[in-house]
Amino acid sequence: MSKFFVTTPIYYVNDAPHIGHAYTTILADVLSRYHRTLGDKVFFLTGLDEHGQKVMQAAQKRGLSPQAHCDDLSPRFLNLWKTLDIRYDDFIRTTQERHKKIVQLVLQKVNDNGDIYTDEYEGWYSVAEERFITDAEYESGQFRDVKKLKEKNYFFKMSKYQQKLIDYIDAHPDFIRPEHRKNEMLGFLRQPLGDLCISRPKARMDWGIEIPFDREYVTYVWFDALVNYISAAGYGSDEPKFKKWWPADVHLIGKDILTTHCVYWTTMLFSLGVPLPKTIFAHGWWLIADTKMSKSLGNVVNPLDLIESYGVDAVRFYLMREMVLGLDANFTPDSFIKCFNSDLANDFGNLLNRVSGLIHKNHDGQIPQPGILTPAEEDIKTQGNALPGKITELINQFKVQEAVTSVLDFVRSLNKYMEVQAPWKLAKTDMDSARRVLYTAAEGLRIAAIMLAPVMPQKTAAVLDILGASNTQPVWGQLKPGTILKAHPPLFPRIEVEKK
RNA sequence: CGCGGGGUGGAGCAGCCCGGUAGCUCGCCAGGCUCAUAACCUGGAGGUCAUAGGUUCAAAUCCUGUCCCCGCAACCA
Repeated sequence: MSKFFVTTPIYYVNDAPHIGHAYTTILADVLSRYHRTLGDKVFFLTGLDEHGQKVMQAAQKRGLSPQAHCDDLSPRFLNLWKTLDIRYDDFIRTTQERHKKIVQLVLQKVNDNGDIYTDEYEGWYSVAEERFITDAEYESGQFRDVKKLKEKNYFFKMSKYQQKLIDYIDAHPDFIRPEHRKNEMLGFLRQPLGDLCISRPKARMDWGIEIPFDREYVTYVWFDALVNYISAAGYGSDEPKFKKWWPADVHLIGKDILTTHCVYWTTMLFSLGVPLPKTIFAHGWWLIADTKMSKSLGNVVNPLDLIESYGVDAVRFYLMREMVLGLDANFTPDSFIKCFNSDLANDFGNLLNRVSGLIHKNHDGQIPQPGILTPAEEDIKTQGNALPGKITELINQFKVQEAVTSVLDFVRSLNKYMEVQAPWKLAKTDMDSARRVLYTAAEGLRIAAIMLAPVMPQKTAAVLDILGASNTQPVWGQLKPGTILKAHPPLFPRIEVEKK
């Protein structure tokens, strides 16, 4: 029994939540739930990034204060997480006092270490990107809204830690995963690393956290947002808590924010003298019908629409089942329906119907006695007992897709077992055998349901309730003969598509 | 020589790090079963694992070259 501290990025409050946000958060939730079932103490952190120019501008446009604007928008995420059954332990907002205090503490410490300096900088500034761009970038003509700007700013000596970071990555093979992302970062670090501009003069942008040693400035995104991972964990405010949880076991991120996490964040931690997270795991993107999801293309998939059509658990299942962690995956309604019908309706849901139907028909609706097992049952029992260990191992390797499919493989072998044993025939000739087979199938289904519970909390709870086996463990033999099976509608009614 | 990802039976994808019968889901064909959500089970057709070399007793898997596809303004997991 140990601890598991998992984080998602904090999402930008101005964004409309989309399938990508939902994916990362569900992934964190699924990992958390698996670890909880293992008896680990879990801390699952997510939250919102609420500062910055875009928030300020959007608020102005609406005639609201930035804070009121954030307060108005944050429920979009909170409600989505509620709908998606996300069981986070803490939800941090960067505008919270507890966070702002720590950001200032961190800035002060880093400054005390001599890692912050000021520089007068004149260059091309991209209003759209809220940052200075290099001459090369300017000449590329790929930036709009560019103007010449000269101003004093604060910089973080990131370059100082370049070699240390390279050495660290080399010495810790699991620090950046999957491996091709690690290689990407090492490639990036072959170039000289620049320093990081970390401030904005209030005159230009004042919706942020004030720099403690210069009240004319607020800090810019990195020291504001990334620090959430430790501010929420108690750094600088609750040492016992921080000791208990930090370092994080995994920062889950999308591949787009790899550099900010692997380079900016880790060098910040170096400066602070705080240990690095054990793993930064970058997953891929959901492509929509083979193209990148983007607002301008108008193909952004809203998770709420999916849930409305197919149900929360099916959406969670699909996302976990379909994406190989680390690679991109492709979303299409058609693949969703196929996955739903074959895995959930035909295999999992239908197995429940077969078992419960026969038990009601031939065994008074009571879980029958297993009697003495034959080799066929011993085989199923062995598979069932082996499943939890297998899943645990896969989850520890972040192979969520394989974990899910290996449960489905077990479900399929239960369907096969039913077919071979044919308890509907046995009921006419050999009632004891019929009982044994149905007990075995029901017990296998129970274990499969428990192993899928982190992915589909509601539907699996329903199955366990039907079996009268809520709060049982994934160990063979906990299903109680004599328990009355509850009546139930089909778990996952097939999605019928009119054939073309 | 910009960077990165990828090319595996009709479709979608694993496997590649740690070489050794090419696997899964869907679709198709045939059969079985008929408890079940026209679901389930069995068998089959279909792949020179982009391509050319190399290493090796042995390569989808390691090395090298070549071709092709995708992403790289912003939004953004």
